Amino acid sequence: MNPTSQDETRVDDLAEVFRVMGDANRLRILVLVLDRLRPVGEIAAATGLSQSLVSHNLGRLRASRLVRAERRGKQVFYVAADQHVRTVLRDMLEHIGEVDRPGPPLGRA
Amino acid sequence: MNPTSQDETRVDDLAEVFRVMGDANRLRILVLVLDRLRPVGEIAAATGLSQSLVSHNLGRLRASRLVRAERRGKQVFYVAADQHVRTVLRDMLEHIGEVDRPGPPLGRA
DNA sequence: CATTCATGTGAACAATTGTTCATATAACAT
DNA sequence: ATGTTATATGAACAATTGTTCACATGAATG
Repeated sequence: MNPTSQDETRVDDLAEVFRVMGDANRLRILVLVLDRLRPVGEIAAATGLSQSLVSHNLGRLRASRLVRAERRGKQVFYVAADQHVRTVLRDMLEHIGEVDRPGPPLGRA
Repeated sequence: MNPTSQDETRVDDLAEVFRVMGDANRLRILVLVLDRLRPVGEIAAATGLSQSLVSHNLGRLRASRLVRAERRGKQVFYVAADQHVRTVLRDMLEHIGEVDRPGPPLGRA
């Protein structure tokens, strides 16, 4: 039960996933494909980022399995990989939304 | 409803939180204080990191409100700030654990 | 096949970030 | 007040990372 074998690897992998999410551009991209399948070009247009940068970032997101790709003809569509991704984003938004005092906005987020 | 005012700020803040979690050392620290109040010295000992580095990292974690501090005499104890933090870690571990094949646990998500 | 459209990728550079070292602050004890 | 223990912080440097540019790949169409 040496703590420096499997758990450590897990922590490293986990850190890697968060690191990928820890960039505003990638996060915007992730939000765009959160519940909708979108082609790369549309993502580039919607974010105002260069096609190259979007592609690089999608590559990172895909490498961490945060999104998955699906080719249809010339275009490649991306979408959030699973429910966990959506849940995590929702949870973190709630986390951020919390102030020290009670009394959150009361309307839906 | 201009998308470049409040939502963008939110995304930036969100990215910041993930960026803080996107470092293996900070993540280890976060796990250590996940459900237990621990003094800085103990965290340094448990992780093998220098006191200074632990302190810097706890500062970042605290700045993102991922942990909160509580002083007791000379020592300062840290603990995960709220339930969202625990939930997010759990969700992401599940995310990582997933293989490409289908066949999820079949219980409710 | 050559061309066009959509996306991917390597290399280089700029910018950000982690880590250390030295020192500061804070609480307690003598 | 001085000393000791515990934690925090600023500055400097090393390492990592984001972004661009030029070009490669892949799929459709004439």
